[in-house]
Amino acid sequence: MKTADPELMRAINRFHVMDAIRRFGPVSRVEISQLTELSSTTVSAITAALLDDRLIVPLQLGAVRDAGRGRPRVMLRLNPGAAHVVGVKLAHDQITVAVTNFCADILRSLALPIRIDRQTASVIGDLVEDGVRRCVSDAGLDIAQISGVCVGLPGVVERSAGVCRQSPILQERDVRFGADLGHRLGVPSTIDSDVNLVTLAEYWFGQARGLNDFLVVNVERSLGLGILHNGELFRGANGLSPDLGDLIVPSLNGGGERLADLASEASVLIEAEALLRENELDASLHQGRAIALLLKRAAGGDERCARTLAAAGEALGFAVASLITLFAPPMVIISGRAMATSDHFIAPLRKTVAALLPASLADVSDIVVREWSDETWVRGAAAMTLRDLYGAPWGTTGPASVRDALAPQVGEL
Amino acid sequence: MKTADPELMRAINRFHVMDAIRRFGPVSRVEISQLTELSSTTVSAITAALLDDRLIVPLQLGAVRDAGRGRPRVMLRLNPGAAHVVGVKLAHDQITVAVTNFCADILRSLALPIRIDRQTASVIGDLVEDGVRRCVSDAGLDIAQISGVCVGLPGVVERSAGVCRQSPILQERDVRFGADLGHRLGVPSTIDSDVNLVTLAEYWFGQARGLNDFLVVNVERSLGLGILHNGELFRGANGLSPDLGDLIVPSLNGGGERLADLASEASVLIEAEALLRENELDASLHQGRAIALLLKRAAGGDERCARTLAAAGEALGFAVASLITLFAPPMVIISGRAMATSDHFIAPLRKTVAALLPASLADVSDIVVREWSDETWVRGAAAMTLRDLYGAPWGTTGPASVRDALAPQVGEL
DNA sequence: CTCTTTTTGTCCGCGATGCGAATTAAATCT
DNA sequence: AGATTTAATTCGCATCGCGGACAAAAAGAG
Repeated sequence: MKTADPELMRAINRFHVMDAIRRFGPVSRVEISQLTELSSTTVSAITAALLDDRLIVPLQLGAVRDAGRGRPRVMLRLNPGAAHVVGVKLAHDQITVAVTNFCADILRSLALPIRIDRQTASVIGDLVEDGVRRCVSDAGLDIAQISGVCVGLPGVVERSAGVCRQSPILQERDVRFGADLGHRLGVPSTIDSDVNLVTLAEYWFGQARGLNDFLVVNVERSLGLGILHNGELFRGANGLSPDLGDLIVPSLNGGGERLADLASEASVLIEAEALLRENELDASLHQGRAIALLLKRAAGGDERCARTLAAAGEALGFAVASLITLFAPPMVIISGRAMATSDHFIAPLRKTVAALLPASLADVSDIVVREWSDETWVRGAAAMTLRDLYGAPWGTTGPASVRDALAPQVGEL
Repeated sequence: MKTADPELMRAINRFHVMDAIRRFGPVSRVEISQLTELSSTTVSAITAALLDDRLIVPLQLGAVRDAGRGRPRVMLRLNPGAAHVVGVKLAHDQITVAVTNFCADILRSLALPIRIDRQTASVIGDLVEDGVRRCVSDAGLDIAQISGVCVGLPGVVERSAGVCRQSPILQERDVRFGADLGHRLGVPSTIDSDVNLVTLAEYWFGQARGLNDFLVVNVERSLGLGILHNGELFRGANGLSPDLGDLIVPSLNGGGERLADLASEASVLIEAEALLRENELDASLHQGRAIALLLKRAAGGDERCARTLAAAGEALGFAVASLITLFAPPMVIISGRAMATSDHFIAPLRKTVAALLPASLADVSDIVVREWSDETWVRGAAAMTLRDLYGAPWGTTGPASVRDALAPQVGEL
């Protein structure tokens, strides 16, 4: 088990300082001292070390003149050039790659609209490797300048082991994608559930900033769940990220069904296909079009289309109610593409949640809807890697099994 | 936010040493050094302080002669008399009180078979106060010698605030039971979900000892859920303990229902009443008898009774499958009185879980059945208080909100 | 019985850390 | 130009964990 020594002490405090600088933009040492409750002496020492390592830089511009009298504060901020990382998002029909700097600003991104559905891991590995190399090169960087890569993909992912246990976009099970990509690129590479990435992005940059407990439910072709609990991404035992689609919820025909078969785009599409085929050309059924058409119909007053969406919303409402019961988060973020933002989907969801929650939890959770760009996702992937670079020493003081579960095990090179 | 200073360092290491001594019985300094990975110097210093504080004592008896040659090891163990704490368990038909020493050995226990169902909090407070005073006195102790009291009760409990949000045995909502009892007794008092207590007891003394992730599902009159995650009791945001009965699971008539209405003893009793009333005297329906009769009938081949139990088992199976999906624990402990251990209840539960789990999680969880005595419960309550006395400094290094959520806020006196 | 060997536990000095008080630095106000 | 105010650094101190030297306490060898 990791022992608590002065080194750990410093690591913890250094992380707090870094975190304060990252979160509160250009910030002076006094402010850091207040935010972290560290003495100004300690903050000075730590920032000096960080400046020495070029992880942070002083904001030269005296532009920020505060009305005060005394010696002006020296504002500090992350050094954008301190490191570069790559984020990758794998979706069934697209690979998105982005190169970011140390501030998680996207320098260059690349979208490969390729159906990788049910491809072999090795084929996908080829595509990702090429995409990363290309994107890094386009950003004017050399692959050797990249400090880390993080890949997000749907399914059950065991980040600590770098293994994707099962994913809708992979044929194989238990794919060691992290180490594989690490070998290919010669850069430490990790994988994580795609929703975890966007959850972290939401925590770092989004509207849940500073909110230490919230849930993210992502509705796309498959269903994802991200949990931020006590300011940390929640993972099951062994660092397993849960898959929301595997939850069992009541279905109309009695009994239960996998949520993925009731409330994902994929499941709605099957419903929709039957409904729409009666009147429309098959061409319109191609991919996302069908959802768009379904939404249009529902908006136009088509009862059956509205019912289809409502059923999906209600099914997800069951799951969200259960999750609120377990985690009592002040905020639940529902996200996805067109469907998730449709009121025909969200209104039944809200209604179901309200009906099912016990009185004691009735008002604890705000349910908000939000749509993300592809950039949000890859920015989350970058943030995940940066979080490692910052050196968050969490969980290192617990029993050995705890540490092993939390230690990010990057792909060796 | 709590800052990482030498004091915290020491607190962490002291906790590890205490934990090692508690877990591995009489143990020598060298062994502690190996277990904690602290240097022998540090272990010596810490144990010296602990000895000085009389929290631990050397095992005088040279009885334990190890075959080795050199200087014999001095075995250290917790000092049973270092402190005394009281555990209380509130159930709908009984109040159980126990006084334990610093090793969580029960010195004296007291069972008050009183129906406190739907009593006011103040009446229950009276009963608990009297019970605690009586039990402490019976143990030959003065109330001033008690270092802490922990009360376990079913329902939604916010331990950090000492508030019981809602409980089947309380009329009122948001009862500040912890502070109230603290005032009454003049002893720091906390409350927690009853299942959390038994979960901790299972972790400290039971068959899940050393298992850092497991679930406890308790089936009695109401349903409870305890989650041990990464070696710590899991609580929702704000330290809220979830209530399993509030989960929504599919019901036979389509749609969902609260699990408490499907799989608790209370719900089964309602079913059972209808079935049994046809043939039996009302007298036999009194309380737990009905369950016993139901089980006997089912064992005797009564199809309808067996169905009733199976339906309850299946409903709980749905919930357990969802929980395994979320937490992926290596072990799930099902417990309760007669019903929970009946194969007519457990077999359908297992079957349902097996049918619902995705392939990737099929074999991660052992489902075991276990029955606890009342002593197990109150021992857990004692352990919860002792854990505070040991001074586990967890979560004190996170952002302020984290610390506030985790800091056990004892009832002031 | 004495001396050696072996293992355990303690003492001393080192380096790292955080912190409080004093000090220096850099601006504005008078 | 000097006083005032605020920011940041420097210095001295206490605590901590650790490695190495040292003392303690037993068994085995002679």
